[in-house]
Amino acid sequence: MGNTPPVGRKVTLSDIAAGCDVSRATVSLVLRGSPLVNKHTRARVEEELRRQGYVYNRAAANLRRRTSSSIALVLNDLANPFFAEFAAGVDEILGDTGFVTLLGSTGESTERELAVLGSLMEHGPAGIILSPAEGSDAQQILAAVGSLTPLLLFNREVSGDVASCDHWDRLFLDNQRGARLATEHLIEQGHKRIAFYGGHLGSSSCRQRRAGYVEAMKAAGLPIEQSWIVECIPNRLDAVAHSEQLFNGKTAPTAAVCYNDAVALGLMLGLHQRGLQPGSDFALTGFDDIAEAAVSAPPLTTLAVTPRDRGRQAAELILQRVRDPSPPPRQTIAPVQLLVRASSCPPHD
Amino acid sequence: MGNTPPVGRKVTLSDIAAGCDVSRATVSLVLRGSPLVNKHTRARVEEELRRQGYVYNRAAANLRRRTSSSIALVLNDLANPFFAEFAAGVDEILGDTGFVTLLGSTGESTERELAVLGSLMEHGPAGIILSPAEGSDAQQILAAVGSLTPLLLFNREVSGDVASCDHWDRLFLDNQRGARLATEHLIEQGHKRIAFYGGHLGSSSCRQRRAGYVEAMKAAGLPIEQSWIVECIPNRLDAVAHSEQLFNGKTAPTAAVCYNDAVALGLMLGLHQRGLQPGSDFALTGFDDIAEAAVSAPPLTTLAVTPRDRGRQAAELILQRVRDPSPPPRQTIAPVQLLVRASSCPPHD
DNA sequence: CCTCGCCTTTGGAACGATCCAAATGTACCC
DNA sequence: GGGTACATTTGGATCGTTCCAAAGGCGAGG
Repeated sequence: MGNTPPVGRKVTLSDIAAGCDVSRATVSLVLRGSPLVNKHTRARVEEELRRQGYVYNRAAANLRRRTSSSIALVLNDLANPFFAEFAAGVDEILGDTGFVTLLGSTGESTERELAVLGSLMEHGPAGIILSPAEGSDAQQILAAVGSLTPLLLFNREVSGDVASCDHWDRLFLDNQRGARLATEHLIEQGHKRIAFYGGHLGSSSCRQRRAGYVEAMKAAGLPIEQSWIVECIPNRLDAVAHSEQLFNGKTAPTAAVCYNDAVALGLMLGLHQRGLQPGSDFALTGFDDIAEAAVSAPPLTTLAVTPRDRGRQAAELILQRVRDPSPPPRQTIAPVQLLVRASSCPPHD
Repeated sequence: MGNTPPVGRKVTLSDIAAGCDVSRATVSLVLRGSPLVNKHTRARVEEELRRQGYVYNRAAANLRRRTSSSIALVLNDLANPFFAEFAAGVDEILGDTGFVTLLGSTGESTERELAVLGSLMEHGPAGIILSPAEGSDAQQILAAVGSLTPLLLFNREVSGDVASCDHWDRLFLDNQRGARLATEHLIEQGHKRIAFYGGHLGSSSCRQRRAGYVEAMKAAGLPIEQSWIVECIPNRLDAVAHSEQLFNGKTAPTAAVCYNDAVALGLMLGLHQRGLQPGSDFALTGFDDIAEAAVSAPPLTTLAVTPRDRGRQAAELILQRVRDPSPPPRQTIAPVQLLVRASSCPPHD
């Protein structure tokens, strides 16, 4: 009654074919649910599949069909909750669609980024979602991924963007509008001396957010002092370290629009060290709405970017592109939403 | 000079062979750096590889060699910073070793877990790192992954663990010792009425932490009231909702060992709502040392579990097993470290 | 000149699936 | 009985790589 499954080796379609006396082609048809096969035969084959514990070898199928069932997801900082949520969103949609996520995290290093992209390319992903490391170069990325695999650029622009990379899709946050909303909110609260704190020259999102801040200040006819624009690495530690720079100029600001939540939380600590109470002596806003923002002391006014939704959106965008490469490249700007909390108090004096 | 690369199709080893008049076998040898090939030939082939922009097709190679170059990473909650850090650690090591990470996140659903495992298995990973969803069943997981692919169980035990699953490796945190350390610390601070707050019956880590708490209380000769043991879903929201249960019994506790940081932060909010100041009216400890723990108000005493290191460790363990499946299965217990911060104050009255 | 060994290269059969054109069966009608 | 239409099944080539046994070239030694 039927031979036993092979030992120490994976069960293949040939084993099944041999096990129930049909050809490999027929088993293949059954596997793909073809209406061509007789239901009696189908039942026999399906029984045998169960009996031997067959698992489909998608790599072999993909080889023959010249298709791929994976999408590469390359992130500059997986450990950042923003990207973790994003990744969860991506994986959710890809999983539902039968794709598998090839993960690569670059730790914000451009060399590692190129290495990771090169390694992932060897697995022939159908598409790539890339949140580039700071300082990534378009030419090098193009050289690493080629022009046959669709790529979706998320969250950041890359430098040296040339005509040859214009076929990449893009998904960005509405950084400029977000920072403008935050700045306008502080202005409405009565602030006149507002700083822009944190972030890096190199990053396109920082430039965009700063532009939004400048836009709002200009629109309100408020001056910007040079000492109010402070750069730092966008993490808590460096934000603490640079916080005194805010007060080195002629006039001290009464509020700050921060590059992101991490920076804002760092600035809060720095303010404490100066004896200032954030949320009553000094107002500030963040960007991202990370989990901590709602529970910090005081809770942080910030811009919600719903990273999980962005992840889902990114997955859908790349899947559309994979299914039909013909339409012209698309740039998508995702909206952000201002969440007012206690940190953006009116001016103290 | 030489023919042009193919258009709209990937460059294959045959294209290279044709392009410089050698056999496919020779090109293959060059690709793998074999010492057999003449250095003159090698140079010619390498030039052609560059010229045509060849990318290695690892799937085809793996098919022929009956090997695999991927490891599946299946997590119950990627969005949780703990697992995000863990994933970053895993990917770091795997990337260095030439493996690629197949990501799957299950959102704490056992059905999705089985679906994800099934889908990943079709890509033939060399091994699997699994942090199971709550309520996962060993039998079902075994049925999904088979017994040929090594599996490393991380962080949680699975239910219905049977003899047939005893060949899985395991990597757990020292939950019991951690909770014991936290409890002992509160006892040293002078607390006598200490609660264990949050977590789920179903979860093995919760049982272990609770056991550590009970152990410390018993060792100190302190009684435990039934109302001091409160269950809730381990997130902030549910922790807020259940916080009044702590005070429904005959005697109110003065301190609580919380299942994890998220729960502790939720309890802080709940205490505020009752008019109690955490860190002066009531002491509490967390578990995990998530980023927020250091910046909450008050900063949270907790147990550092260094998830990124655990990720690296998990990757190394599964790689060892992949390289040599013969040694007996191993259970590894990773140490945790108590971080004392302001939340674990002495009793107020 | 033949043989031997050494270095290098090679054709063709795998790997596990899919595709395609062709074969088989079987029922029906003229 | 022969021809047609339809439903079902099948062998063999193929995807891009690796493996293997064997072949080719060449210089040295007999």
